Amino acid sequence: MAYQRSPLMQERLADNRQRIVQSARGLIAKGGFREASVTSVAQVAGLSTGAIYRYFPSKADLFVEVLSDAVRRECAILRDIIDRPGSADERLRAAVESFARRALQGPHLAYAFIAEPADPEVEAARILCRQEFSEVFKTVLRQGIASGEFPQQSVDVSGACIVGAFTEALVRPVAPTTKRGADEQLVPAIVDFCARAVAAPATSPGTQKKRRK
Amino acid sequence: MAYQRSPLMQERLADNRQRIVQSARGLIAKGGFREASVTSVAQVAGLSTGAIYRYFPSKADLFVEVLSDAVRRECAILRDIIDRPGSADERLRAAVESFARRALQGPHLAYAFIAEPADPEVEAARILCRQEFSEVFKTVLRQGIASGEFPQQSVDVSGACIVGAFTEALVRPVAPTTKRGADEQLVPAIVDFCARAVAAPATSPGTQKKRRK
DNA sequence: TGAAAAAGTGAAACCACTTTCACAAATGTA
DNA sequence: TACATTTGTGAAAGTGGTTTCACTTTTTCA
Repeated sequence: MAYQRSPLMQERLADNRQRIVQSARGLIAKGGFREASVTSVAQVAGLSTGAIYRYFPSKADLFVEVLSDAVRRECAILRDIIDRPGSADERLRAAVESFARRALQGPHLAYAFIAEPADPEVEAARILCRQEFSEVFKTVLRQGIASGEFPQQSVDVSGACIVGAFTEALVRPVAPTTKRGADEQLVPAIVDFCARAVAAPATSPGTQKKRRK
Repeated sequence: MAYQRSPLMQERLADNRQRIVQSARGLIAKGGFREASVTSVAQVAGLSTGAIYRYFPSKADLFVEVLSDAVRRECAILRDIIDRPGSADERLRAAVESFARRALQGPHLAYAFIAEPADPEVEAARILCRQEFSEVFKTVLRQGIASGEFPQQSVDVSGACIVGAFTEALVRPVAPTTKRGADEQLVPAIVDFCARAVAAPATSPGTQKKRRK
């Protein structure tokens, strides 16, 4: 009697599941978690509300999957950039730029994934994602510091600051009318900011007391 | 017949209003907007739920007031620091440090005010607050650039990045167990990061192509 | 003091959503 | 085809909050 799903059926189910995740991601990208009600997700995915609960035990679980799915992909891209040859500075710049450019295409999405608060359950997942995420940046930082290219600094803080810096710089323009042209200078400006922040030889030139390590 | 409120009554009403705002702020500080339901606010303020609606037409309006109230105060402090004599670097550092220290005492509050999304109405108010806010940082940046102390850069982007950088660096430790000791190094590390980011003489020393303005 | 107005109350209406469930449709086995 | 089992449906129940409102209490003013 053992019930056996035909390969076709299996595929269709997997397809539905994926379409649900995609729909959720799309809606989040459009208007944050607020926009992504279960009903809307179902509608976009072409299923009934109830069907969602055959694939995910709860809305939170769905969101967690959407989140970790996106982060996994993003991390892979970044890790790839980081692992290429070149100076730490170059690689950091490339990573920041790549991240920023993609975030700029879906600022709501980036915001939701990085900053927008949600159920404790989702929040917990995000903490893990962030760690995984900032770890990538910390890797270059460590390498740069080890090679003497970057000055001594807290990689934890710098990693967080980098993420924060471009999140803020990218996400804020969402609210007012995002001017097309502005983007052109925006990304390089952010990249420069981050590069200076981690790579500057010491603190300020003039009045500041010198730091030593 | 014109009804006239006695001074005593007037004072009591003003007092209630203020207590409502305070209660809301306190609850937000404790657990973000999530925690600050109208019922809770009323309870903490020692009033009935309905009474709140005599002082504020809606929850959103209350939040807007809480927000702008806090930002006004914070901006005043920062503007004060910025206006003191000294190098741009020194003043920027002082401002960032001051902000960071206060934010660290109520990270949830800082987070809610800077990042946590809310009703469109509140969100709109936040945009105004942010502008007012980043304006302060931009002032020092402009001064520093004018005097040649800082390199040429987009003050808009740098301003946003500074706010973002320390928001992220400060807010993230909220979720995991915030270690007491960590704070000691945290603030200087953030200050250094920001100072390097805006004050570094140019981009990186080695491999990077030179920028010209 | 008494009448009119305002302030305060809290239970209930309301709202926007998530989640469930009795049922219908489709799929697999014989 | 008949029957078990799984998948899909959407109306309805449940949830957690905001907002309203008939009412009580307090304040103002004659």
